[in-house]
Amino acid sequence: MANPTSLQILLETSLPAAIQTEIEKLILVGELCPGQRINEALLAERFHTSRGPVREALRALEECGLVRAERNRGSFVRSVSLGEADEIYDLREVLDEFVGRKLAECILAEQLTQLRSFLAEMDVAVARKDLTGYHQINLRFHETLVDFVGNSRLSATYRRLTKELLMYRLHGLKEGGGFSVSNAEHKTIVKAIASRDPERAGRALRTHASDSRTRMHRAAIAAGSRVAR
Amino acid sequence: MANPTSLQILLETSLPAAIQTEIEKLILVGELCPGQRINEALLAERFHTSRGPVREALRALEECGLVRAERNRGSFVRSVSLGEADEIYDLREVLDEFVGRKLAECILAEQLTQLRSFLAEMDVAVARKDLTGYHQINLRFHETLVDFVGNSRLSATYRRLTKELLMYRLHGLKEGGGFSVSNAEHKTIVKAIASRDPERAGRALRTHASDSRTRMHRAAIAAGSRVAR
DNA sequence: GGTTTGCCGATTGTCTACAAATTACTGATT
DNA sequence: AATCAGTAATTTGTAGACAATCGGCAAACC
Repeated sequence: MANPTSLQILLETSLPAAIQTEIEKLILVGELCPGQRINEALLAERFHTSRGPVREALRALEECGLVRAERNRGSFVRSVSLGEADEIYDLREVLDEFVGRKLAECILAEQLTQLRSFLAEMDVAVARKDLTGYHQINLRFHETLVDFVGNSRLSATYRRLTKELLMYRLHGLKEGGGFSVSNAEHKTIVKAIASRDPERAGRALRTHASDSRTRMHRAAIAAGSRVAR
Repeated sequence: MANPTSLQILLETSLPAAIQTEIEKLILVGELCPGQRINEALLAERFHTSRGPVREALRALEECGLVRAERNRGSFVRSVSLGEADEIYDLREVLDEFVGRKLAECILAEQLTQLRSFLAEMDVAVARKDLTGYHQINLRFHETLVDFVGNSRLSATYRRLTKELLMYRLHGLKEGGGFSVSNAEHKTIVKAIASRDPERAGRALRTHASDSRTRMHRAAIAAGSRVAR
């Protein structure tokens, strides 16, 4: 707890909301590990606040699935198993196909150029072998795709699932390689959308999700042979 | 605020969670109307507790979309517009098709008999012209279908969307008739699943969702011609 | 007359305090 | 040495109190 942690958002939104996103960061960045117990007082101290707002943030995080609460025992960082990750991928395949179909029908020219700029950025990241940078853009790319559909519930659902999937990754694998492959798929996706063929675009996105799941499985197997559990 | 409201769940789960479901009921039953401001102190008094747990419950409800919060102004019951309901139906069509495909592959004999008992119950409700009873069973029927897939995230997502859809109904329409039609569709769905044909089952469920949306639209138009907005 | 300014009540947001429960620890006992 | 009971120390859950903010109303001003 060297630095008191940013929390600059404060003015924009409410304090509990700011704490919520901050705790979320701590989880997704791995400072709070899956299964670990969350100490309210410590977090309150860290954010220079009292336990009230922290508790509110934890309730919100519980509702969105990042945290699990046990009565009189406190909150724990949810640990997402491979099986659960698989469940999430089942959903993502379905949603992604829907995204592809919709986008083929309704995407605008300027949106396509924006997608292409993401592709270029990812190419750069690949060339530099900048894995973390690549993943950042990759996330933004997919979220942008979903947002372009213009369905707020879809976006919300997608983001929720994505976060849980990120949590699984934390469980103990370092991301099995082959991210240049992933970028080739991204280009296929954009081309398919640009072709305005719903069938093709839907298939492209679904395939990408499916391949992504396969990569996860490979990484899981690799990690499984390295570490005990 | 005649009766102090049940809240018996208390022992099973945490107090904030109990309050959350209780407020949820108040919303879905229409005692708290869409757009209405939620007074924390009043709710706390009603549940014989302090504002802390109530605030935690409201945070959770905000995260799951039933409530909207404005800084320094409090929480309001979310009002779901027709446009948003449409968004939700877009998603439900996709998810329901997925449910159909999956169930055609994996459903068990005993699960089928359970579904058929729902059909019978609904027939009874139709015969009695018991609208509210029918809707209760209808909800349970669809939730059961989704649960049979065995994907917890799917179930959670589906329930979330269903709740929001229920909120739209509250906005001012009394459910345009034709619920015997809906029940005929339910039978088609069960038959399609029992046939073990994923394509057919998927189509049946998707069609049902689509028709359900159409019914909503008709009801909305009817309500629109009755009331100002 | 219409707009602005300043107060007042009501409500939210946060903090501190305390009770209840759980966990960790100590020491005796088998 | 291991186990179990009993006690101390954390930690959670809730209550109550106080400051900050918002909305409305009336008086003052242009």
